[in-house]
Amino acid sequence: MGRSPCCEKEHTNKGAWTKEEDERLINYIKLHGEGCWRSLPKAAGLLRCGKSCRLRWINYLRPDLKRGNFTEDEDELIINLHSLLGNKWSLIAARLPGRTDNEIKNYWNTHIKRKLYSRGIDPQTHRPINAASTPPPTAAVSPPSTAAVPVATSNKKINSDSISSSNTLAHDVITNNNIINSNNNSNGFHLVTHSGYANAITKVGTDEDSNSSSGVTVEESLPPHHQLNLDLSIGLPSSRQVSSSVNPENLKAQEHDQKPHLLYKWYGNITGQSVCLCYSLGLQSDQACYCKGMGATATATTVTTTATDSNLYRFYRPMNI
DNA sequence: AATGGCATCAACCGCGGACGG
DNA sequence: GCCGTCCGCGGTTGATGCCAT
Repeated sequence: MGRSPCCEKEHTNKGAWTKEEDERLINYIKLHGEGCWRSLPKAAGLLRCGKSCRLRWINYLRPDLKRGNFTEDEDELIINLHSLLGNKWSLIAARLPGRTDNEIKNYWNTHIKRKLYSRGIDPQTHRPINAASTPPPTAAVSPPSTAAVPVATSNKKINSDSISSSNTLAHDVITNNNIINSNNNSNGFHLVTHSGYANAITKVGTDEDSNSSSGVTVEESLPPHHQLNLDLSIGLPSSRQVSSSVNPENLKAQEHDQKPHLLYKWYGNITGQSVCLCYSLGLQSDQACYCKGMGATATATTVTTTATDSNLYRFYRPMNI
């Protein structure tokens, strides 16, 4: 591609980091903060390329990292998020405080894939493995390589353009999961999926709720744990911009507000642009999206905008993590 | 105890998007 | 609009540890 290398490879260390290198990096970032990765190694006296430093910091040295095993809740959350976002590890990691994209990616490939196969679920499509077309691996410990399992979703960033495309991840999620029109019974949000791991995001609706979902029979043949309702709807973003002011009073008020934008506060970043992905329950499709109503609310609450994708979840109901 | 196979995870690589000039 | 640079992401690799034989 003719692209210049990110660093002079002849004069940089590679491979495992030494304790001394770690200390140098930590000390430098403590003093100067993150950023400017290209110049950081030289400034910090490290014979590493900037990317390597960044990776080391983000994946290993950051003080807010949560070490240790993933909990069952985290497992289910990852599965849920993956079913919605695909291999967007950074987005998934953004919803798991203290976890890194690399860590989650590794964990997915080594543990969760296996777990899903054992449940009879295709980890890429999040649909039950059809024995006729996609036979499960002979041994649960050796799931097929990613190359062998076509990724059901594209790697394009999820933005309003991609959402509107018929080939997007979100679209796939919806179509693959046979989203139904939500009924009018409610107080929450739900998304009907085949996979049944919706409960990790938010368990909404009772058995009666799901049973009362009219006209859809996909889940009827599934075991009980596959019948959770999670109705996912997509709305175009509101044209309103989000203010940069923060009003603590309103933030506080939202804590008692059961509307889904509560979660946005939990997850922090929000933008006034791009796509909103709304769980809705008891709303018609054109009502399901809280975007329309969010403008006014957001004006009073919003914060700096960073990741354009982070508002994918801003209207989700709170979940127990 | 030695060895081979497998699992895990830190680190690397290449690419694409964002951004500024 | 074009180009160069930087940053971040996702896929892949390689080192290491564990376990069965």
